[in-house]
Amino acid sequence: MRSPEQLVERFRSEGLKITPQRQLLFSLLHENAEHPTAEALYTTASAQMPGISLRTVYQTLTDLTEMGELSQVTFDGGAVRFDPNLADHHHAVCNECGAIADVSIDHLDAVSISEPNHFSPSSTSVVFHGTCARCATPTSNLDKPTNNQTK
Amino acid sequence: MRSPEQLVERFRSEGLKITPQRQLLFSLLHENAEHPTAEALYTTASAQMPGISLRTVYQTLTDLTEMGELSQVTFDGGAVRFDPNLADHHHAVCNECGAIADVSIDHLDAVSISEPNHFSPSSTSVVFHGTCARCATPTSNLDKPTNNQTK
DNA sequence: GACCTAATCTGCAAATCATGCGAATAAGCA
DNA sequence: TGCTTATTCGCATGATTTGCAGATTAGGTC
Repeated sequence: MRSPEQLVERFRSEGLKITPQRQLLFSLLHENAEHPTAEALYTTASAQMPGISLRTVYQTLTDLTEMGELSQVTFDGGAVRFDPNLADHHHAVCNECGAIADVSIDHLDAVSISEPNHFSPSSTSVVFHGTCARCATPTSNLDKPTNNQTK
Repeated sequence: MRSPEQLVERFRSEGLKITPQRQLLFSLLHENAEHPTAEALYTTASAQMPGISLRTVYQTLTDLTEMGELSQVTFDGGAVRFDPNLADHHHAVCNECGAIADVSIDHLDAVSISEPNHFSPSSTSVVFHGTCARCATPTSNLDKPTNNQTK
């Protein structure tokens, strides 16, 4: 998604108001690569702005999604996660710690549906499951993140 | 998953009981390519066995999943769907009617994560979004299935 | 700076999906 | 037939998300 400043511009130009709640969420989301859930953002936001409502977090996330500034992703049936990365990309989910990383893929255009089933794909999404660099390195177990996996 | 007969064998050999509820669900799931939700199976099962409990449907689906006879898939944050297809395959989701088709993929081994991020993938899943053959054919609109999309 | 109005925020109720638990029931065996 | 234990069932509960209505506030106007 765009920078907080640009989002302020966009909201203003669309007649939407700039509230402290929105500004906080803009900054929490900007360049956030953690794919947070609404709940997680609410927790972080509450630390900086006690009293902010979970409802407002959901509302703002929905608004940004409808504006195309965020995308929603879910893995394995857990809670919806929000992704401010608008570039064409895919995801790698660590089975150990649940971390989700954005990845770019080479040769995706090579894959094709093998059966003659006449399905016309407009988009393709790829999810890798495996072990992230951090969890694969025994020596760094000390500062390994806790398991954030949902379900 | 295996045939109902084979599942009966397996359950018996593991000391599990063969109940009418289980047998019904075995047959409803066998070679079922619709990726039904627990709710959908419950509706179908109820027609043939009034009084069956939704709880039992969930329980049996969970059991079969733990035995490796079913896999669970979710798309776009909807309810969990159950897939009796144990072969290596991927999915194509129709944006129009919500239908989910199993697809085989060629050249999947060609795709690779482009960044040097040291993620070690153990499995890769691909989901195509697009238009299914049925929805792409205007002449067959009359018998087009209704939109089953969850969310 | 005061005022106005619509947008926004908040808290709570409610919908959806899924699981835990205890009592009632029934499968499988002696 | 009777026993043992797995299973079923129904309800309560939990997790996530949305709807609603009243209170609040941003942002423009005078």
